[in-house]
Amino acid sequence: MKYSKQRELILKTLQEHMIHPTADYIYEVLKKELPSISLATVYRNLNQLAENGMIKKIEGLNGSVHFDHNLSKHYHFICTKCNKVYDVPYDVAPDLANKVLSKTGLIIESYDISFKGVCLECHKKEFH
Amino acid sequence: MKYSKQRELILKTLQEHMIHPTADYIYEVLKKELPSISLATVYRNLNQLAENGMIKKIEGLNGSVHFDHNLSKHYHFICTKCNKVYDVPYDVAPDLANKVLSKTGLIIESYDISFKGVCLECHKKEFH
DNA sequence: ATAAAAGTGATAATGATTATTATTATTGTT
DNA sequence: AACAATAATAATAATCATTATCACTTTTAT
Repeated sequence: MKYSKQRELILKTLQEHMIHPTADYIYEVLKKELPSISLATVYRNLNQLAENGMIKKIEGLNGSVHFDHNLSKHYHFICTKCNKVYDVPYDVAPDLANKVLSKTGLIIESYDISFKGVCLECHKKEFH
Repeated sequence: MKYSKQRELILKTLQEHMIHPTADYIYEVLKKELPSISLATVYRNLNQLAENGMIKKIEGLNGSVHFDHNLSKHYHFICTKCNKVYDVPYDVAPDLANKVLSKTGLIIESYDISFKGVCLECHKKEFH
């Protein structure tokens, strides 16, 4: 994988946004810093970074695809009002791969939990 | 919700296939029984049944959408070779909504766990 | 039997993602 | 520093699953 300024900026943008952005969101942010960047470049690099294990692809609402730069074990909370994705600590459900193995015999390669609800921010907004 | 033969057949087909089929899969199966059925009708009814809480929408690999007629609490295992979806019993991780509430304060409306790996059937095939 | 409401089939439209391609940037080697 | 080679880019066309549209049909209650 050869260096490129675009990829560096894409990764930096992903790291700076806590909400687990989509490709399009990153594109909209980066356009201000590098107006010549192409949406295809954002998609290409995010997929490449994910294939190389440097970031993770996560599923949002309605089949939307979000990205996560945090490689440590954790889960996700998706707000059904604003679609933002937040982290949920791993210890709410530790060691699930082994539990599934012992209960079903299935060998788990990976898994994710996506919790859904209304985030604190959106919850506040409901009362003005 | 008014009765329709199409909807009845769609639900029946979903119930008869353990693999948690996609809209397109159900369409391909039903075409044999009711050749005049339209793919749009399959999509329309599956979404409607899901909105009315009679079935559930679940996320497969690569953003594909599958459906589940089983409303009881359970999780899913998605085979990364054949894309079939299997059930995983609830007791591998019970009471997660409360655990998340007590650890984070977030109120969970729903959640799903999708485990990924190679299913037994595909695992066997690897050795002919 | 009838009229309102909901459903259907066919197909066009949508929208997110991917493929294509001519051009440009990076890298290791002389 | 100049040189291939190789990978990456920008722009845009293509793809594909899903949804919207609409003229027509079926269901349902009266």
